[in-house]
Amino acid sequence: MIMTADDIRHQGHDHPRPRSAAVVDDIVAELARQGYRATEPRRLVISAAAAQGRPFTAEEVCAALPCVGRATVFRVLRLLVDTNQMCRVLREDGEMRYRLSSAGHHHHLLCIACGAAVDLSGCDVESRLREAANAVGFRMSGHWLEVYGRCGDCTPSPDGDHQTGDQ
Amino acid sequence: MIMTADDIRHQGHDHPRPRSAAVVDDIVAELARQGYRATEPRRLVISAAAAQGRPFTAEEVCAALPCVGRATVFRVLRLLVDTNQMCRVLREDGEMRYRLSSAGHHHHLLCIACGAAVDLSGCDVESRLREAANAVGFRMSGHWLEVYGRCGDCTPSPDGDHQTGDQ
DNA sequence: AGGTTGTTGATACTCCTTATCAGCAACCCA
DNA sequence: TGGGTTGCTGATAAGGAGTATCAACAACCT
Repeated sequence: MIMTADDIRHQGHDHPRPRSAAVVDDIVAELARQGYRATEPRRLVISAAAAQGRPFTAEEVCAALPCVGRATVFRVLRLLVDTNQMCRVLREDGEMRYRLSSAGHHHHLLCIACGAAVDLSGCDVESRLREAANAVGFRMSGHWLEVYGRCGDCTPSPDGDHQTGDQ
Repeated sequence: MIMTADDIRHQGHDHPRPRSAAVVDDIVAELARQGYRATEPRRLVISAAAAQGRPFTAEEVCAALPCVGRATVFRVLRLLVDTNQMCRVLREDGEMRYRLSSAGHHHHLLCIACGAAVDLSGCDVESRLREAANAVGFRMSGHWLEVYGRCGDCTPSPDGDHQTGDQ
């Protein structure tokens, strides 16, 4: 599922620079701006992440990049999370995955069938939560939200009735 | 923080049955109704959980109940989660904790200072999330939400201004 | 080009949770 | 109320995920 570094490099045959290369460069540039060196292992991990269409585990990156040390994979992933260029995604079964996304505050819609993810940013649950928190004497400072469901491709029938709200 | 089994037993001096005993019995009865035996280790773990005012870790239960095997503590906690008599709580730092609560669907308000938790059930973010999901072709089936903040006791000044949104 | 120093990789390690399995005890039934 | 069946327990080992260590390396500045 995850492409190897070579796959990623070679997929740019017809274009001088594959789409993901620009993403990788942007992220590397941002890291450089923050004082972090642009090393090959970092490029590789970021490339692997950018090639992913859905949230992935550190283990998958390790498997896809045998040339990169295990510890380094974890280090790079954490670095990206810490610099707000990647976010962690909690699957319904409790497994933690990663996803590249430099956008500001947002949430994720996760397909429980195929694992696809979609960013959900135009959702103002925040103010509502803040009110509810105030009502019980809390001063809200943050929240964690994941939404689970089935994406269009994984919904049995477009307008049938046997896929209505299970759970 | 967690009381030992003996503490729990002895706190009922003035009352024939301490408050938590009823809770324990209710849970044990529900387990029995579902075909699970009412064993002593289970009672002990449930008692320890009921004595907790805030979400706790499996480790804390293990420490409080040295007479109960480690594996059994995890087994009972998982059993209670599976039978919907306890829920898992995700702290902001990623640590997973447990909390007794047989209520239906609800969320948690967690104090980032003292760790206290409050159930948040009168909050209709659900319909809003469902709409947002539909907008991108998703059919929502569930969600995970934790709200973080400071409880009344941990808010520096009631209406001052140096406790505003840190984070 | 060359030195400084942030990074890497292999390994061992920690932490949390689960699998194993013989022995025990809760429950059912007579 | 005793006795058998079988679910449950506890000690231990094993598993998976992530981190600490540290010598060698290489990215960057000058």
